[in-house]
Amino acid sequence: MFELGRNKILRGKNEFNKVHSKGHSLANREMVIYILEDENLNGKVGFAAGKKLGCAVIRNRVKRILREAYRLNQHNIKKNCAIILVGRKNLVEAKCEVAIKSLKDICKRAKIWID
RNA sequence: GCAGGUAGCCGAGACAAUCGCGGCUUUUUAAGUCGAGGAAAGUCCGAACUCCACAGAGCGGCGUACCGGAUAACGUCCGGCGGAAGUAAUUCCAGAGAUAGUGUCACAGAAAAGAAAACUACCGAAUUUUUUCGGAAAAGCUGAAACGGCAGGGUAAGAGCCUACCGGGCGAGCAGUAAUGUUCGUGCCUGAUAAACCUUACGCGGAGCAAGACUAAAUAGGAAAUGGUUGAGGUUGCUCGCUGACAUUUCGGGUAAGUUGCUUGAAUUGUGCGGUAACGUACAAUUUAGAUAAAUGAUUGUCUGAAAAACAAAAUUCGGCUUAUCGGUUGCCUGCCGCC
RNA sequence: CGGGAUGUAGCACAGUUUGGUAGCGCGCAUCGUUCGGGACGAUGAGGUCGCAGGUUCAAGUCCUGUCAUCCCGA
Repeated sequence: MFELGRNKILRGKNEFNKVHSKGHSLANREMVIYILEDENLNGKVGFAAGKKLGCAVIRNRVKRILREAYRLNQHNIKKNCAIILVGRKNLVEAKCEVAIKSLKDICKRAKIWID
């Protein structure tokens, strides 16, 4: 249903750097998204939070909120590409609803959203 | 009751539902069970462990520094001594050596460590408008600091020159394991700075889990040049000693994955005994996260509350230190006030 | 896990070695010059020397702790 196992998450420096450097990016107030269409990495996700957001507790919280937002909406997102979600400052004190709304918005702009 | 000191304790606030994550077990795709901290932080010390000669010599370098003890070890802890703050409980202190030597002490001041005390003032003698020689270190603006302080005697004027008291040094006795305290004697001995160099005593080999071990894959244990058993490279900065065949650069590429190390440990809790205490010891019980883009979250409801709200996330493991920090709470102690 | 550096006026930097006066440039303010502005000249303001404690007669400088920022190696 809404499971998000380990095999769906980007693993290793290689995969991560590939998406980060070769993919194209979009951003709004809450997050940045990197998208790359690659046969080997289809449907995989990564979550990140920059050092500027704060200490480890805050960064972990941002990543968890991103993860939760993606988990609940994973069936509405196209599976032919790899994604990295990076949290921004507005997400530090936000609730989950805000993250979900933001994710929906940014995916529609990237044209990977399925209704 | 108020004010203060000190030693601790507890908490992703609790419960429930739905969706979801990491490990382990059983079974096969579900179920059960466990799943962050007092600082997990900073990386400031000390160890374990691993590799380099299970680790050596000398110089250099670094660290520690009242005394005694605890400990695997420590720069930590406990007790004592000395000093400082406070009415007190109590707290704080790099707290060895300035008589081994070298350096520094701005400005001001006669003089800043050399006693030559050059200057003013003082005393004596000679010469007499004044100057010279000698004595003495008591007075002198200054300065952070002025060559023991202060009083009396003494003297031409003065001086530990002599005496009493205070201060300091040295020696002896007594108390104490010791630091130290105290009494007596001697007698004035010559600032400050070792968080300046330094001296003395003691300690320290280097690198770190990305240490290290194993498996597999890669056209590929590739090519060229230089150095090399007359010793490359490694071993700490250097010299020795040890080891003993590759090292460096360039060109053109590839891999960068998995397993292990990885959690049973100087472990935690309780009770008894020894010790002023740190701590030690005996017995019993308990196994308490092991991830690798990195697991604890989201939503809803109920309750406590003024408000779910502080600092904050394990990464090889322990013992400390330091720093951040909200709310609640307990024991003991001190001072003041009131009542019995 | 290990190593190194920086913090001084609004900005960019000296001064720290060897302790006694905190300074240069740009910028700012006032005045002069010009019909006016710029440039130029003169004068002036502006500093808890990242923070806390200690040593010293005296600390930007020496020592200890701490905070922040940046860099490097495996």
